[in-house]
Amino acid sequence: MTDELAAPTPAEREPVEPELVESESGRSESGKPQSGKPRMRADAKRNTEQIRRAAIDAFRGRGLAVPLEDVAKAAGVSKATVFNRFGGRIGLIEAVIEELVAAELYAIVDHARTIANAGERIAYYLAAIRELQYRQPAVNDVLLQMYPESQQLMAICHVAGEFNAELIAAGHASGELRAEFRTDDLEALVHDSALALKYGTRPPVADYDRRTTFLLDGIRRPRE
Amino acid sequence: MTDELAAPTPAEREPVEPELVESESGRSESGKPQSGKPRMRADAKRNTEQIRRAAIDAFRGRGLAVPLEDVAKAAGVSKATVFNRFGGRIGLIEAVIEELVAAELYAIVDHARTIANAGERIAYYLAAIRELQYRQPAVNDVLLQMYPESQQLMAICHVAGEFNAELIAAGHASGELRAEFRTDDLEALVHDSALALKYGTRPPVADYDRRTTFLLDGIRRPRE
DNA sequence: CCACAAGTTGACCGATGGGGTCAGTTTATC
DNA sequence: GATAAACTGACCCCATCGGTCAACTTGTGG
Repeated sequence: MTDELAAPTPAEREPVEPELVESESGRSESGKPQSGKPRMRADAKRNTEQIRRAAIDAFRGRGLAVPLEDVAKAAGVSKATVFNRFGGRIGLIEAVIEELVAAELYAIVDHARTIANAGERIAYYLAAIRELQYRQPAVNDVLLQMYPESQQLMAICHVAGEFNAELIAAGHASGELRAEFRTDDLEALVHDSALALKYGTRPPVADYDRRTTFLLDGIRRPRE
Repeated sequence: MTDELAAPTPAEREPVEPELVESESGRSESGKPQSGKPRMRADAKRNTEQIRRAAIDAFRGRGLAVPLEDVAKAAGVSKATVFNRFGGRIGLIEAVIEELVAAELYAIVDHARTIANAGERIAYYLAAIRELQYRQPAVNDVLLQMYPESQQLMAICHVAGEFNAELIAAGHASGELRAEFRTDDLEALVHDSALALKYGTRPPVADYDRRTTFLLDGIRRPRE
């Protein structure tokens, strides 16, 4: 599977999308023999994985806009090799975004869905998503759709967006969420956090968490 | 007075600060004759005012980062003339920031101070400052201290910062503000708004105002 | 071991957006 | 009319980073 997910070789670079689609189809169809000879040299395979790991580390600490030169250096290869193996930044993002962002984000969504009480579900989700945003700059790049050419990035946003709507509906149905607080308000709230973290100074964690509390209290339905 | 506040002429450009200081001192000391011959040609004087007005318009719609080329074009002069008359962006900001930002911001502060009830004062101030931020991109550049070399800009921030502390103290003394909400929380709140407006998409005004309400409700002391 | 294609790379190019400069020209003033 | 103030079109520079390519290196199969 790693072979198919690796960036196309230089010869295949132009039809990047068709190649990936083709690989996906091939993987989806059972019965395809995996015993064929490897399509990538050992050094290329090794480099690809090193670049992938270096990208995950770099993106994790500094977000998706890290200079590719830095990723290459951390992987011990030249920048041109990053282009050769992954086609560029988008290809690199596509290769790591599942492990880097989607896994954790979807885990939060999945866990939230197990919480029966709507008010608690919203409180859990908002706190968890904000904590993830605080800790993971790449998450903010995703939520802000900084690289819309990345299909996987956009798919993650789509999932998060749908869950926002789900949360709001449940909160209103249960009466625990103030009536005027809408899906786009929740989206703006998360989006503004992303912008503040991306372009501002990250505050001490205690301050940040305290402010999550204020936000939550501002969207609860007042008790009569 | 406009003459003294105009940018130095090319010959005086290097000692920009001393010249301004000197002009300030001269103005402060009474008795200096104002009947002397003008120190600027009529065209220079006219251009300086045109640039000033063009800058106010441009900064008002798009913030302090507007390309100087755009300001020059709107003023009907060359970019070099902007440099000649104002020394550059900082000089231009210094020439307009009082009228552009300080006047309105200080009016909000002054009016807030007339409100006796602390809770209402905070509500008024937060709504008014957020409304100003929404309407005036330049205000966000000021609050974000985008140009720290501008003394007047930094002075405005200082005033706003002191008023934040005043507000918080009054809110706590009256018991209408939740105890954990601190000065730096208020500053972060305003700051985050500035970042969201500067780097994000400006939402419809109704949505924005609604969100001001949520913020306010999140910082009020809960009623027992 | 050799041939050869895959794979890598150091050096370089180009884009971007706008700040800033200057020699030549124009204009206001005395 | 002389002259200094003022203006300007053309150009330079910057800093960063995405992207390319001819030359070189390396892995693989026969």
